[in-house]
Amino acid sequence: MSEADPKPTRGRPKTMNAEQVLDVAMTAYWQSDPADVSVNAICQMAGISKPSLYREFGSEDGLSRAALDRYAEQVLSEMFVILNGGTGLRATLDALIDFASDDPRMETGCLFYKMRAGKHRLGPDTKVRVEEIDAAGQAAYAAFLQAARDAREWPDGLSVEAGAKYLGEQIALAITQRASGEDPARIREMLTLALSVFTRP
Amino acid sequence: MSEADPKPTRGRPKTMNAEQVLDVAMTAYWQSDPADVSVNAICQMAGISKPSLYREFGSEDGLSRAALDRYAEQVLSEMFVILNGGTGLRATLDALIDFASDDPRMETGCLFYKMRAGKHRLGPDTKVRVEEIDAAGQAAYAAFLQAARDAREWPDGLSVEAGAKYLGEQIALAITQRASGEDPARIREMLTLALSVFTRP
DNA sequence: TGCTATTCGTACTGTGTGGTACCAAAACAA
DNA sequence: TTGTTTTGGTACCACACAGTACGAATAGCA
Repeated sequence: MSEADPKPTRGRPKTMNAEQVLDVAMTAYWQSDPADVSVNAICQMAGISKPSLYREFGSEDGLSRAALDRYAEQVLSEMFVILNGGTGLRATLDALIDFASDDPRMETGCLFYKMRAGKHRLGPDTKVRVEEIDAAGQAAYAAFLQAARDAREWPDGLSVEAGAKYLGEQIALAITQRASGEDPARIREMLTLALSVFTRP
Repeated sequence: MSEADPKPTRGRPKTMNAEQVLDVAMTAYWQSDPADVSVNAICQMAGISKPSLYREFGSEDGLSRAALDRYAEQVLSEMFVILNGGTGLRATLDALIDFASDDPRMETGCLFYKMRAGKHRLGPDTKVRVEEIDAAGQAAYAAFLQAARDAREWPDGLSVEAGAKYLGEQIALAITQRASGEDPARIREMLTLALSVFTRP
């Protein structure tokens, strides 16, 4: 939160609710695809004019970056909670599988993964934010696996970094398949198979 | 080849080489992304006018469909050859891992997977073709796994269909990661890990 | 020399995009 | 009342896109 609007004492009172606009944008980007949602469409959905949106967010890049920030706070944080739960290897993996395969919030996929998949189409600020979140995710997966290794729950033979990357990509794959309408039971079956490498000799 | 041009005996001789244009289009779609290559750009790269291209392919959909057909013949066929090699479970899986992780042709990814990932942006004909190829791939993976099961090389506990889907998605994931510049050694490591579920008790 | 058939490319259409110039509306301060 | 400040939205800009109308060019046939 670097933005601090001191609420000007003069001037025409603003009718636009930035939070609500951001919510509309985030939802639209999320439910369809960031590349398929235009600024015009968002203005129409939010019931505001284009100059109003540009006054608030500066550019399309600013808007999508703000939407991604909001998504990270509201949704992605849940995944970090699961990873930092400290409930042991098997329980945490199961929780991740549940989240990716059956959580209704992931029914139309994950905004972050959608943005990452179309990274080259993003504006510079949003792109940077995507890379930051990606790195944070990697680190969280790595910390989780390192803890499991420390607790002797996970055998050697694979580096923590490689395991973290593998785990992250399998989760991403599962959630991306949710977005394409795949049967959740099938997704769960495949993700369970993919992650079984962590819990077998 | 349903197109049979009887080579008209009259009229201005055509200077456009359809094969070469198709090659330019296929390469452009492949190296970058079908959604990021415009008809204008292809015309410029191929050194022809837009009406010439539309006379030959009818529409953007026709062009991308033709490019995908060409790609299936020239590149994708290689994967079917590997799958039908009949060299046993382990050897075939290793060949698939080699192809996905290190074959220079997959250095910028796979046109089919790129089209499949952005299916909703394709024209109807191209979309249908993508779905056909997807189904054919599924069937080939399934036949391969069924053969392995018949030869007692692969234990029960997972349906052939689920295994085929899993195998196909892991290959797709690996090749997609190639396109995003991931280290081939890392990709090989992860793909090997993912496919180890087929060769371990 | 026409006449017909086919391909050529210039120049256009209409639509959608991200982004903005500009002025009216609405508040407080003088 | 008269400025000043801020927000509002209409109407525009330039650009890129897919697709096309149309006349010039080039061939064989009469």
